[in-house]
Amino acid sequence: MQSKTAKTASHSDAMLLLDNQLCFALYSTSLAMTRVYKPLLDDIGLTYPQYLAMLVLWEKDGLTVSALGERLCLDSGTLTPLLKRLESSGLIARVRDVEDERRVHITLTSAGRKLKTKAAKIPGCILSASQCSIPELNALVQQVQGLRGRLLAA
Amino acid sequence: MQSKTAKTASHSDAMLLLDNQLCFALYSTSLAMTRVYKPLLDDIGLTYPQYLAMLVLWEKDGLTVSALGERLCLDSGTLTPLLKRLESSGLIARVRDVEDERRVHITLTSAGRKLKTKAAKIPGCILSASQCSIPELNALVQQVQGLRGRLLAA
DNA sequence: AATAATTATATTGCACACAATTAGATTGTG
DNA sequence: CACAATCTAATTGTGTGCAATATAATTATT
Repeated sequence: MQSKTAKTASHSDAMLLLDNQLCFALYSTSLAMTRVYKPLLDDIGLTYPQYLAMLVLWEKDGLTVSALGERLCLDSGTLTPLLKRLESSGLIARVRDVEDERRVHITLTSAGRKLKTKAAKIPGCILSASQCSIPELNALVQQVQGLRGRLLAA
Repeated sequence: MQSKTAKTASHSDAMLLLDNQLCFALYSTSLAMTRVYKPLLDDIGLTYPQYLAMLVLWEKDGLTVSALGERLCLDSGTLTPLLKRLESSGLIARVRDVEDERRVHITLTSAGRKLKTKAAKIPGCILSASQCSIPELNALVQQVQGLRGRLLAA
């Protein structure tokens, strides 16, 4: 029979087991997801975070860097070099706001808009790799987004 | 009424919406999680991936770099510099296998073992930040781990 | 209008991730 | 025993993340 302190210790041990960690489940699954995307994105010349930025721009063009950052939960230190690479790839243009010269608007070039067509097949590939039903997938997205909201509030 | 092609296009559009993407839910939530860990880990002098490596070593000491990498789903290009930093922090030692000199075993120093006590309070802080019940959390871990398994198989 | 405070982006430095390559060690085969 | 194939880490180079700082522009205050 365990003592009270031994029980406490083993409880604490269980909390520290890697495979009990939600953080690691999310972290390793996100990395695994990126690896599945890699060959698909190589085909259209994007990295995974660049793809996310393009998703946002395909929804709404002309956003400022900070608006894009808010959408992606990323700051300018991450976005500025990423956007410069997208610019030198010819997919976007970075234009200063004439009203407020501190702002930089990101606009798609025609090549950037065209890329959406090529990207359209990607979600289907990912869905098939994930072996999830659509309802399962939607439920999981909801749960994970809910968690994200609570973590951002904390 | 929409034409068939318009229907197809809007379906494809929906698939490309950022907030419908499981990948982005995982990605942004994992980053949000890391941000919650940051102040807690700063207190004990670890980065988040270093913490994950320590979790593994607290479970089983003396693993090789490749065994650690398999556990964490990370390769030597990531782990070698990370482990060198843990070594210079005095938490681990890197020792060549005498049987097979290609292998490097990672062993905890006494400072590394002691750190587990300090780390023991972290999971509780994360749990409270995530505002999840234990059963909810376990269910989510299971689902995300299941997804990871299917993605790694793909 | 001059100055202070605020805001938006850029820059710098550090620490991952990961592909590709290299180097050294071991194993398998003839 | 030779020697190719394999295995294990380390190295190198590119691209994020993110904190801290810098720079420049706008707004608020006097």
